[in-house]
Amino acid sequence: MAHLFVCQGRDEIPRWREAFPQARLVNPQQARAWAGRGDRIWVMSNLEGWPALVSTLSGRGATLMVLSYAPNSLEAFQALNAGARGYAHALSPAELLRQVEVVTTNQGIWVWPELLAQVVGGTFKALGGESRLQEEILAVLTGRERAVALAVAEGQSNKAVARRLDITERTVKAHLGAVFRKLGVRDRMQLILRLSHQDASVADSG
Amino acid sequence: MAHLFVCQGRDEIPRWREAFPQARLVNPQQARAWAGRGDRIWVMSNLEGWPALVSTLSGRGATLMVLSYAPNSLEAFQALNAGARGYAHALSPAELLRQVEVVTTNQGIWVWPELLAQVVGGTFKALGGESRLQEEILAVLTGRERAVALAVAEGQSNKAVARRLDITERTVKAHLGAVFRKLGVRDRMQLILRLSHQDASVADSG
DNA sequence: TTGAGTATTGGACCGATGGACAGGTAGCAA
DNA sequence: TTGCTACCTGTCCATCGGTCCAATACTCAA
Repeated sequence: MAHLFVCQGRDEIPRWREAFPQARLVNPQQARAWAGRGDRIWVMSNLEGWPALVSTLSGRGATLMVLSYAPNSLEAFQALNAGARGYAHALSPAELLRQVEVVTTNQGIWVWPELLAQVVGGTFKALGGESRLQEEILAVLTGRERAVALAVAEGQSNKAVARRLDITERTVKAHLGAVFRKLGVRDRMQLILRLSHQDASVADSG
Repeated sequence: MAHLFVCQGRDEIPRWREAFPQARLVNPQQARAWAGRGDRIWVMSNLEGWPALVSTLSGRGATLMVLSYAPNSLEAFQALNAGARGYAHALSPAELLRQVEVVTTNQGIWVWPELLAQVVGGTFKALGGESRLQEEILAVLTGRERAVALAVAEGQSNKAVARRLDITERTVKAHLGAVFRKLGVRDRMQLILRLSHQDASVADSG
């Protein structure tokens, strides 16, 4: 599991060297040649064509972190889009760099704090239309039916749903029956599959 | 530094209890009363008005993590927008929950992997984390148990699975019982919730 | 007022489900 | 051989889940 720092020429980053003394400095060509699955690779955003490099190496299964001398939200988004898991200031203290390391090795995302709000907000566009389908599905249901359907979709039993909505189990069954009829599903399992990911076909176990 | 788990009534999450035995279960009112700076708080997304709760507590300087039975991008956005640093499946293994903990304590963001792709456009898929997670889940199962689990995750009944695998319904129950025990779920509904987000394969008619 | 739709509950029925027993075979390793 | 595991099957039983029958009450519109 290599630990690489990709930069142009002899772009020394003392803080980085202090944080990871065992890692090695390489140029983009060497990175493309050596990097593979599980490697941890830091890329400077002042490199020519860094997004393509990040995209390539993350596609191989390496973990990518981008360092910038002038962090900004556009670049942060570029980095994340290319598959980077971390985006920080190039002159961050060693301790912070190690923190980024910890986060990304644990499947997390680390973004320069000042940009975090903007990056999260920027995802709004990408997310907006997603759950429209689910809302469309639930639109044909009455309020009570919807509440029951959502609870069941969480894996709750009829009894648990009854407790949550403060009604009898019998009433839950009544609403659920209406839900099944309106959504055209046989049972609660297919309801879960329908609401979990709407694009999945449902089994016919005739 | 309190470590709280906010839920309605006694919503048992054995995996969570296993991950953080020292933490305590509270209701939303208690959480609002006690939580403060530095606290680590897990919130179930099936709570009434959870976004407001997350927003309030994160505003006080606490670290918020949201757990959902049915992760989706809209909810993920709501969570992050409200100030949550983590968003994961409620039935995640204890190890994964601790991973979320590590990431968020280090100023990182941890988002349910399948949604990460939608958040940052294909990032996660490129990292290959999807298949790795499924392998982790299914690795503990024997070949036959895996076949039964995947069929059930498609919404098949025990009888249909028996026909497909050419075994008796009794044997299906035996394998399924082992699957439940190994994966720490109560019934087939929770199994569907665990696997439906990893495996979107389409069922064939039995 | 009448009727439609919604929300609620009850009883009864029966298949599906999951656990607790208690076995059987085959293969593989010590 | 013994022990272990995967795999397969059986019976019994309590519970859950889904559908049939029915009823009451409330709101809203025609």
